[in-house]
Amino acid sequence: MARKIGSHSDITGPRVRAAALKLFAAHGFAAVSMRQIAAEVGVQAGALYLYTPDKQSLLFDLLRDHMQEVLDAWSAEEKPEGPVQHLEAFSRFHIRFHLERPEQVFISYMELRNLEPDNFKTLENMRRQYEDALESILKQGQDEGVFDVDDTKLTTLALIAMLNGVTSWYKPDGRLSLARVEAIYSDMAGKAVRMPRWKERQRKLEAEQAAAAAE
Amino acid sequence: MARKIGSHSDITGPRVRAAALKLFAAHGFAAVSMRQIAAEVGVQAGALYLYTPDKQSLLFDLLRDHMQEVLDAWSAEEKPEGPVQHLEAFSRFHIRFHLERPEQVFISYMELRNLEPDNFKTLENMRRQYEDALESILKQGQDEGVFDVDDTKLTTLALIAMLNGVTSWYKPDGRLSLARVEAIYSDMAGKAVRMPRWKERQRKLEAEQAAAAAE
DNA sequence: GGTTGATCTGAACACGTGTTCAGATAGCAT
DNA sequence: ATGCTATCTGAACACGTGTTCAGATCAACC
Repeated sequence: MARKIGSHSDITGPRVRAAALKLFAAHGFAAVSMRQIAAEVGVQAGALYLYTPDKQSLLFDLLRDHMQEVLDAWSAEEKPEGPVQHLEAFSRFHIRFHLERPEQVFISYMELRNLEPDNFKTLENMRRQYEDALESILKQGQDEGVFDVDDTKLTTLALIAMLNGVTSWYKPDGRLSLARVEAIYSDMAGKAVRMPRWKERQRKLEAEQAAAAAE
Repeated sequence: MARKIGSHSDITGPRVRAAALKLFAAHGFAAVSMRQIAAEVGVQAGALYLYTPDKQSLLFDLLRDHMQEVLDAWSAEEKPEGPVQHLEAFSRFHIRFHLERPEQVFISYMELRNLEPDNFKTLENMRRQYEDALESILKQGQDEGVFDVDDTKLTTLALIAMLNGVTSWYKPDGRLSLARVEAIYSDMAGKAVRMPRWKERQRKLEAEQAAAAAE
């Protein structure tokens, strides 16, 4: 026996990627063999090399495609006016997008170290792009005095870590709905960075006093 | 050649664990071979089996010992009165403790899936104990009306994810000191859950109105 | 309906895996 | 100095690894 009935690269190709994603997410890149992936597809190991030059590329393509999807999706998202609303939109987008792709998210920061140096750098740059999107929101809010952020870079990483955490416990049929989780997390993120009202009032008061003293 | 000069189990034993920790953290459990660990120690692979029954136990011992250390350390910590201060103490403890053991922390949630089912359950229970310590703080604050938390379990996980995130970028000789990071993170954690003052006032007002209506 | 090219098998390659063990040597007690 | 035991080597075992490739078979086009 050789070629299988109904075989077509348009079908097998995506199935190879899907099997790799599933198995990498479940057991880790290093722990999964090409023969396991092939078995998941229903094919012999040699056939995989029609769809990828090697195992490393299989991982890299998954990670790169995912990051590109994230960046594109956030670009396409509508951005409301004002840093507070902007941050909420980001948080909600992040939660929603990531919960819809739990496996991609998982391998995206679990398997980074299994990338060869060049591939790693590529991914690192894409990730920084995404972080910059959030940091620019924080910076704007800081400038406008509506956010009370000590260090925008650090806060960016802290918020993303918190939002990412959701993927490690969320179950679609669990106790909480996606909408509820979205609301809770975006609320927490907002509160973590928002300028407290008493600080805002104090800032205004000091500004008025300074103006009065200048007269 | 057989036994090496200066060889002693009190010396080699810890060196085996240290080498395993270092290599597992750097490349992942599945990607590290017993021969690599042996080479790091300066010994042949067979000698490792004087110090561990197998590779799996090497990983499990590292993870279990670390979790036990965390639990013991938090037990020994002084707990200030009041949920707000209690939460701050927890946040600061967590940051400090985890930044002092970056490799242990890393493998502790990177390599969990490489544990055999029984070992996994043991670790899961220890981890839940730690999460419960934080959740009980949140619950108390909720009862006293000083925290505005939608769901204590979910918030617990979100906070721990945020605090854990610090280990992925912190460098001891970096831009920010440990004390500063501790302060920023504990501040963020506090703000993320604290009851806003206007809400607190409104709650009081409503309580007074209800009391007045009852007369 | 025959031909061509895409698709897959099955075997092979060279090497790496965790683990075991007989034998060799060092440290230590007598 | 001798004997005992803790410690390590080096080779072996059975199997798994990523990858290659000649040959077989199917899908599709003329």
